[in-house]
Amino acid sequence: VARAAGTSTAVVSYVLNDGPRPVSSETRQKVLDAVESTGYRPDAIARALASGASRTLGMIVPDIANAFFTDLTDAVEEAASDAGLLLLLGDSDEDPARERELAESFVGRRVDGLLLVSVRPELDGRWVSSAGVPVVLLDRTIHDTRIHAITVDNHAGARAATEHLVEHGYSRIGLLGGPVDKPTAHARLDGWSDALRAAGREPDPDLVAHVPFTRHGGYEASLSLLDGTEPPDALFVASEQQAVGLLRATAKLGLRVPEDLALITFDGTEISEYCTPQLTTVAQPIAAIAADAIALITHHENHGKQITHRPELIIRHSCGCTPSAPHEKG
Amino acid sequence: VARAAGTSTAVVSYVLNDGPRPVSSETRQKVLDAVESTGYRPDAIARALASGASRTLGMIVPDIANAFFTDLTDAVEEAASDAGLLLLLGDSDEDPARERELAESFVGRRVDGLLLVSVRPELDGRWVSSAGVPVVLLDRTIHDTRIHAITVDNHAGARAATEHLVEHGYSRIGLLGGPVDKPTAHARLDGWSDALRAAGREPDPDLVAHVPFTRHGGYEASLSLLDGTEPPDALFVASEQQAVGLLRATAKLGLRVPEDLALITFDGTEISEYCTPQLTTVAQPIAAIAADAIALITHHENHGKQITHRPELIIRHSCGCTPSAPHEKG
DNA sequence: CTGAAAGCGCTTACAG
DNA sequence: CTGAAAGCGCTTACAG
Repeated sequence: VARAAGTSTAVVSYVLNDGPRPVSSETRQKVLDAVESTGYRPDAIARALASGASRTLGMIVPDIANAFFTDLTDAVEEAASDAGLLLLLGDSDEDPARERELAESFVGRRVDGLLLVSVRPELDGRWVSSAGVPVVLLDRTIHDTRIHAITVDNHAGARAATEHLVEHGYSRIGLLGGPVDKPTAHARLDGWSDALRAAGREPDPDLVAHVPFTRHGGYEASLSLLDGTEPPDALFVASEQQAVGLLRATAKLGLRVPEDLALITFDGTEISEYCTPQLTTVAQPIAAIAADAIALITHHENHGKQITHRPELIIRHSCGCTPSAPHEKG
Repeated sequence: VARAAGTSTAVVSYVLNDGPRPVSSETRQKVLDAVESTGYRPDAIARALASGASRTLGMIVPDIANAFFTDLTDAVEEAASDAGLLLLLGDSDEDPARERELAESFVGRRVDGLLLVSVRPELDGRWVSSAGVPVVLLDRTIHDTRIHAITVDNHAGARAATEHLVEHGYSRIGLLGGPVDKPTAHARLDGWSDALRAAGREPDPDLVAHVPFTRHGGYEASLSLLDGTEPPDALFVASEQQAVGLLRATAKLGLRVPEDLALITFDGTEISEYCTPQLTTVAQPIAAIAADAIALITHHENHGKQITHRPELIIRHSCGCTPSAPHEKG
């Protein structure tokens, strides 16, 4: 390659990488010129094989079409790119077997790190350690000292949302929740019920539904939740995907939000700002999560770190607040 | 590695790849057992270096947060995965320089193909041919026999949408368009104006806006479009991102859709079904586009192929149709 | 049908 | 500061 243009291959490597050894500025210039004139493009594959680092990360999400994961992927891609890393993306489609398959492929491709929004109830620790790459769990926690985990305090977020609904004075505050086997869904359920109990009320099982984190899930759940004789007058909705489905259902049923049904949702993606009414939501600090993930991998800490971010309640109108008179019902 | 467990490295390679040479079933079994017991994981990097094929594709989109590109990425990832290929994802963020940078990185990583939703006005043919990988342009056309291009007939789609609005009897049919320097935006603009002219009307420049394909863009454009003394009574909206922004604007202005303002949009992503009212839209055949892209790459045609898909007008309510009485205004 | 060996294009100790 | 050489873990002609 560019070797024909001056010196040894080692020197070329040194200047291209600001290598482990110094190079005289004269030789360096000769090499640079040669690189320029030959149109040399380093082969990242060969470099990865020789150096052991592929400068590539693998990320696996359960559903890239879910706006929260889209935004998270976007943020991770950007943070990775700032660190000079490329992103291999996989969608497990909520399937643990597919997730494992993707993870194996990524490890086989010698990724420098694995970012996992896992759909497994628990990760196989043996697998992880044998993988030999740093893995950071996103949106999940884990009890394993070799694995990093970054989460948001789902319980606190759900609780804050529900408390806000309580302050508004709604009497029948329901939950449109996610699949209970998902840790995030479970924590949000607990946050909802704890807020209710703290207010001296007993959570009403007739007012809760557990459905997938999809628009369709939210739509179906809303139809059944709102069809009863004693429907909720407020709902904590565990994700924005579901909230969009809920809005479709209320429109179909001719219910007004927030007058007939108030709601607060979770995630803080852009759609919450564009819905009508604009959604009060518990926003996740997506950029911070992505930045932490990349930092954990590039600084390769030995011990698994647990990072928990605090979500932020963003007040808009779906809860019953108005711009002029926050906290007033209707 | 697994070589310590029986025979030569060549044979191992042959059985793992159903290699170029046959292996006796006895030896094959021995190898398989050894692989099993040693927990051997093939190194895809070394394989890529030796074989010249990385089994990886690179995809670059201008904005992964745009639902159309999210869905396209999702579909491509799935099709790639079915073909045993992994996907490297990059977001150019509408920046040509960034796009080039990503493309260089991907080529350096020896991808087996490059899927490009390019933001460059025209691709540098010299670069493409020197890249030495098949590239398929998505959502763009090009006059270059070495490059594949898959598009949708944007002109026909826009025209069909506008004609439908004409049939409804709207008198002031405007356009909420995309950036005119984008080929897709331009074709949709032409489709809109051609439909109008075919109906014997002159497109009214006061009724058109050109803004980015974002929710915010749609929102801002709507505010100015609808604020005049003679606002449009119908709008062809060039993307669903913009349509979502428009809906926010009409809600803010107290306008009813479709009674005060009818609309038809473009893309056919899920959100169009969940908006209120449900959006009549020109749907792009995303799965077919993705399948074609992967097929073009895996079958490595020598000559650049141009594939144009026909979009489909999906009638819902935002145009003024009702389930019971299609084509009736209001 | 199988083994021994060269080679993919880099990086990195090892000598000088 | 620089060169010659080994090695990363595979695949693939080349002999047998």
